[in-house]
Amino acid sequence: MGIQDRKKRQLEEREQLFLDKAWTLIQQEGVLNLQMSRLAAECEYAVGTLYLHFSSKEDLLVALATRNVSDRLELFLRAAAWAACPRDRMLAVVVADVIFSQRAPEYFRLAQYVSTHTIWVAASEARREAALEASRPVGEAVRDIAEEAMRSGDVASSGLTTQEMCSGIWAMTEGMHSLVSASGLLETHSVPRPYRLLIKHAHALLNGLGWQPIMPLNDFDQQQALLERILREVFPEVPIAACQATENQPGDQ
Amino acid sequence: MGIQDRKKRQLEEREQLFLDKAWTLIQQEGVLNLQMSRLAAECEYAVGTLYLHFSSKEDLLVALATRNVSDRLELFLRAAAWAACPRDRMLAVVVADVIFSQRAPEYFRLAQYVSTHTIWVAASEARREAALEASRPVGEAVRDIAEEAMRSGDVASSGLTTQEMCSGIWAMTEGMHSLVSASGLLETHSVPRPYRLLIKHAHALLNGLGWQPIMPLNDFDQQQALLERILREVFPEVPIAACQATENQPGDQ
DNA sequence: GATAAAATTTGAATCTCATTCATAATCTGC
DNA sequence: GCAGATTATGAATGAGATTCAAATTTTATC
Repeated sequence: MGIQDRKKRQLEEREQLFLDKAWTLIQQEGVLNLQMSRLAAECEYAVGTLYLHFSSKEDLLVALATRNVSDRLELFLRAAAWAACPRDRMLAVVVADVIFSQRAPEYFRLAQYVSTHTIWVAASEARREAALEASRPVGEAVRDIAEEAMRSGDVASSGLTTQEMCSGIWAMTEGMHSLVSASGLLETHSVPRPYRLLIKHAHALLNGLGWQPIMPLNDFDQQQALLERILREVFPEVPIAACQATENQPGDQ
Repeated sequence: MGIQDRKKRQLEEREQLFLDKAWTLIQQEGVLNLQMSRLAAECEYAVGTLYLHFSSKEDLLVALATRNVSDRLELFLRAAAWAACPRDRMLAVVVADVIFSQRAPEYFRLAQYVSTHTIWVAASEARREAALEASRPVGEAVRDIAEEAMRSGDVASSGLTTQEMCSGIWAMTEGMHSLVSASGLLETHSVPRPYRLLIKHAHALLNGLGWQPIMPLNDFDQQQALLERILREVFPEVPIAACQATENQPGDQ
């Protein structure tokens, strides 16, 4: 039925409008200051209409975070599809995440806020499932890399599934984002340039898993060369000068 | 001046009373349901008095999270003071963190919620600094382990400071907590028993840093033996049967 | 121990929003 | 063109954080 289709499409369009505008408002004034009534007004709809789409404010935030995953996915897929050995691609994934965190810091705050138990459980079941579903292709892209590495003998399973193999580096990346966003924390503990460190520890972890080819941990030049190669070949839009900047926290000496 | 001292002491006592009660309420009904007016009433003080201590609700939450750090520190110090080689102690620290997360899950939620940018910036400057200051001894306990390991030649610096050496494992632990608390996420990505995995990846990372003695990654029995030794010698209050349970997520098959 | 100034405490009143729902507007099938 | 169904509306409600003028208590001085 064409009419039903159109209606569904229009509903979807309106939802996107709400999300677009919500994102704009959040970028302008932060998550804390997003007001449902204000958002509705900016979109020229009644508050009630907004609530036809989202069961609560938290529900809307989860929807927003979910939608933004696709931008992140785009970077991940480029890293995963890169014509290089699995290990280098795995590192490219970490670099992709760092680049994304620099490019859209507000997204990271949102994602962190939303994955808080407090907010998470306040969203609707359906919304939560959609969010988890959206994260699936990201995980799969990474797992494919591990799978190829295992098949080609670059890394032994050590009793781990491919997913489990990836989970360590995933946790480490995620954790570093958390530490970075708790402003002042890393400074307090004398840990400057967290993202440069993350990459180094990623090398250490991959080495520890026996993932070939091993990167000599104290060979700074080789690590730097790989990093620059990744930026040049996978993320050419990132200015070459940003190679340093990417690794620096704003405010570092 | 004795009178001033007494006044200061009483003020401090009242603050502790507020925090004690807040913690009780949060454990009963969750962070989301903590009400300032209710808290004041339970303590038999006026709301205004509560606000003489805490500039906002967020401020109170940060204070609460800060205070709870000391319980965590106690476990960390036991791990750090254990009579074992630095590497085993480092692992004991990870185990301490896992035990603590199981023992006081609500604390973890609070800590996670509070370190969110949104909440963090809503607390007073002084409160934030106190929180960072409280985390310092935890960091130092861990750093001391790395320092001893470097001094004794168990691990080479690879161009890292002792703090930087610890930051990878810190990020990984922190990240795994985040992933665990985003309920459904790890299940979606087929990663059961996250804390068992964390320990395995911790071994991998330490191996990758060249930290002696190397733990063979595929020797499950040796890893299990070390884990049990840590539980027996450092955390004897954790029932031996919990050795498995500790590693399991509730709801795992 | 009386008095006034200073410091502390109080809680009703205010204010900000998220959320609801009775009503109005619009659409659909006949 | 009309009854019934579907959508949209936004004023009203409710929950709860925060404030601040007034009340109370403490301190200092004689």
